[in-house]
Amino acid sequence: MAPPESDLGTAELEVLRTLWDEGPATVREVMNHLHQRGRKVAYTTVLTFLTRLEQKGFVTSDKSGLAYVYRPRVTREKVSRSRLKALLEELYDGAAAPLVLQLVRERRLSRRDIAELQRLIEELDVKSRRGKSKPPRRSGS
Amino acid sequence: MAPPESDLGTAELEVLRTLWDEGPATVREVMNHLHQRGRKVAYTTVLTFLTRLEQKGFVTSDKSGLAYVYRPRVTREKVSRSRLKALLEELYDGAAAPLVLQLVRERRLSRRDIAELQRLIEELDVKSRRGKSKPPRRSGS
DNA sequence: CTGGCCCTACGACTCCTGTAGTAGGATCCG
DNA sequence: CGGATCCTACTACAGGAGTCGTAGGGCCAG
Repeated sequence: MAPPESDLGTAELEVLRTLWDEGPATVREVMNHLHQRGRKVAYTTVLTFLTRLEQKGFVTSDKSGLAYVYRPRVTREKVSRSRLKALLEELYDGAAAPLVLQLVRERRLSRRDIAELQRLIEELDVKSRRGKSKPPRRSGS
Repeated sequence: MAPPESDLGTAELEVLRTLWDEGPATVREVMNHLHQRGRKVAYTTVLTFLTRLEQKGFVTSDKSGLAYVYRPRVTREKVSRSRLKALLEELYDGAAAPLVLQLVRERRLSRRDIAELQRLIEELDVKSRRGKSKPPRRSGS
């Protein structure tokens, strides 16, 4: 029920990522995935991370075969959201604009991404123009 | 010279922020600013943070009067950049698109921000269309 | 059966971060 | 001058994160 709380360390996050990227897996499998990604880490370390992740509510485990199989309980987007929010809060009191501009300016986006972004903005623009009932908060100035 | 390395804790960052927001200050002044922002923290704690920040290269101090005056050695944008980059790396292997879209979708931007963004995109679009020599990297798929 | 190999439970250790107390020098007020 | 203040340097300590090692219980191949 109560999804996770607490925080994720970066190493823990790496582990969680292999579950997102590769699907449910056992400790050993996760370890192998990590090794393939160049991340050298001992079996028991992975076990520790998965255990902690479970305590924190980020993954569940179920023992179908010999070993426990772990799977994520949160989506990447969810984690992304909260990290992003924290970052915004930390640096700009929650204002999104500076980050967006920085991202768009400095990280090259593909043509496709730009197009997508344009569509999205178009949409927002229309909404903002229309629904005067709920003016956007947190402007960048 | 060698700008900072290591990392900033969130509490350290809060301290750094007061320097960005309020300008150079002494330990006591920083503490007062923090108190005003609702952040209760002891004088010596602030001192510790500033000392550590200096060791890590994020601020400099100079003793003009009675007390040392601390000032930032890095800009907010710089820190923002590296944090953002870390976040991107952690979650999406460096692809910016997912975050941008998420931000634009979920954090309401002001009309002004949207306009700004549009201008920026327009520009990028032109560049990308023109300079075929260096195609954008890291597309969102 | 029995030696290996895999699995989980615990415990342990180090480093970093957040938080603060204390000691001792420098200053200022009366 | 002498006490109240303020400042910096040290030291300290708890909790979290990152990393493992070891112990002890199954299970499968000889």
